[in-house]
Amino acid sequence: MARSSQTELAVLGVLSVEPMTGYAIREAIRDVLGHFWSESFGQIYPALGRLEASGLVRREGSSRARASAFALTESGRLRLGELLREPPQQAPPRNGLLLRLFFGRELGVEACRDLLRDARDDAQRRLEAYAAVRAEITADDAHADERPFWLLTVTAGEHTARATLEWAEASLTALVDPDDRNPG
Amino acid sequence: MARSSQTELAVLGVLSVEPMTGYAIREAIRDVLGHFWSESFGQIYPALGRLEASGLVRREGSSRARASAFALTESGRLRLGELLREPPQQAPPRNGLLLRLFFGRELGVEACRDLLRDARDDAQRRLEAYAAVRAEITADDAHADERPFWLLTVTAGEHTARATLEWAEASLTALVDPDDRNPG
DNA sequence: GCCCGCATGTAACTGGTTACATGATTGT
DNA sequence: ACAATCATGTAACCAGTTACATGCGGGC
Repeated sequence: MARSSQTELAVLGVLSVEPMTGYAIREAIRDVLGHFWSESFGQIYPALGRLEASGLVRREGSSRARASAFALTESGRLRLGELLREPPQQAPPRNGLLLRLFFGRELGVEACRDLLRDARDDAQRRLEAYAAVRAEITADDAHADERPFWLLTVTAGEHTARATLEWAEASLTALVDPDDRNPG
Repeated sequence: MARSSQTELAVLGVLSVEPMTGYAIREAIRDVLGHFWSESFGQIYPALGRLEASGLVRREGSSRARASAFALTESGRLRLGELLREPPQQAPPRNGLLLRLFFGRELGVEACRDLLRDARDDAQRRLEAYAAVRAEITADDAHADERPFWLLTVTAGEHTARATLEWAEASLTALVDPDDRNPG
């Protein structure tokens, strides 16, 4: 019972919104939680199997739909509460961009500026994506009571994207190559 | 030759600053790159073995020192340049905090506010840590030519920490519980 | 009749952490 | 002498991705 899996938390979580198939779970995670979470099929199906075996979810043989959706049981909802209350464990940081910039002397100033430009454009694109997601959530009346929480995560993304954008722009201004005598 | 390992990039990188033992490499990664990178012994030593076998680093039997330091060879420096030029692959996002907040309806408003307070305090502490690192780098005259790149990574950390801080504070103001009738 | 998208699953592999085992050096 | 720290490594395990295998249902 004690084995706390992040994947099971995510799966139980999306099923708490509404019952769906494993395939739909993966789509929901990709499209809705995609800014801060990811799961692959190879994780989801075994997780669903374990959850069903321990009675936390059950199959609903829906009559008209092609396949059977999974639904949260009562004990599943309790278990979800338990998992949500566990302190969020953050993965050890691994930022490939900063790693490369840190060794910028070896990489050369121009290549660093390329990396910064990519990061800037990426942050810009992310900001636009967040605006779209925000509009979608605001328009979705079916989940009005979940809206403030969903928007919380979008706002978080916007803040960090904007921070990255500003950092990249400031760094592009600061990091000028006086005279390219670096290797490469 | 093609197997591109992030660990080998990190190891070659720190050895490009100065030769050191495997133990010191781990300390350098923890203390200096800690804000954006991490490696464990279980990765570092095998990586050093592979790097030595392929002639990218060599042992320097230093006379007075207790143990032999590893130093970058010429081909090692070339390989480092190659790896640095590979596009930084970012790991799929997995933010346990946002995952929990997203399911905030199940978790309850008060628990969400606790999470936000923790995030705020954490960001605050990180900002203070960055200030210390910044001072240390600025004072370190031995690596003056690497300073602008190292500061770049510190500035990145400061920007995101400040963004998180502001997001958490704004969210604490926005997310008020009108009347706690949520489960838990 | 055929292809595409839905749907479920498994097997192999990779990258990484943790814990353990061991010993040398140094300071007290 | 003894403890703490430096130093090197290995074995077991875990989480997660990728690629593969399979089949059903609907639209063209």
